[in-house]
Amino acid sequence: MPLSRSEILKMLDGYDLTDFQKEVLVVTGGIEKGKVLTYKQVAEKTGHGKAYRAVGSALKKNPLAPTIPCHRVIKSDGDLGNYSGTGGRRKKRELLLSEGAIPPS
DNA sequence: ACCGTATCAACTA
DNA sequence: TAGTTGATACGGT
Repeated sequence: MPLSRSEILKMLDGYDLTDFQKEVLVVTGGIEKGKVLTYKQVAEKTGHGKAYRAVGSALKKNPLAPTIPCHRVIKSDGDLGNYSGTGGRRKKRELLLSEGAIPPS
């Protein structure tokens, strides 16, 4: 079990984030190890469904980069999308490969 | 493969 | 309040 909703909210507490942002971060933090969700899937989980764009913006604003596994969120096409964390896309791919979330090319 | 449109939330003026 | 942008998605050409 990755991170509970209350834990995420607790960490987000103190930052200037909107409800939507919190929702996205909570869902992202709830992704189990070795799993990957698409931006659309996350949007669906937040309840907005079609806000896949806003989901990306929320993850970018994520102040808890290493704490929240934002690297487990990829595009629907199977591409990695982008990553604001350290190392950028390269690091993201490395992490996903390490977890076996994505098959090696 | 490339381009345009759809859709939603946040940001800035 | 209106216009622009962004870690996308989907369909048409």
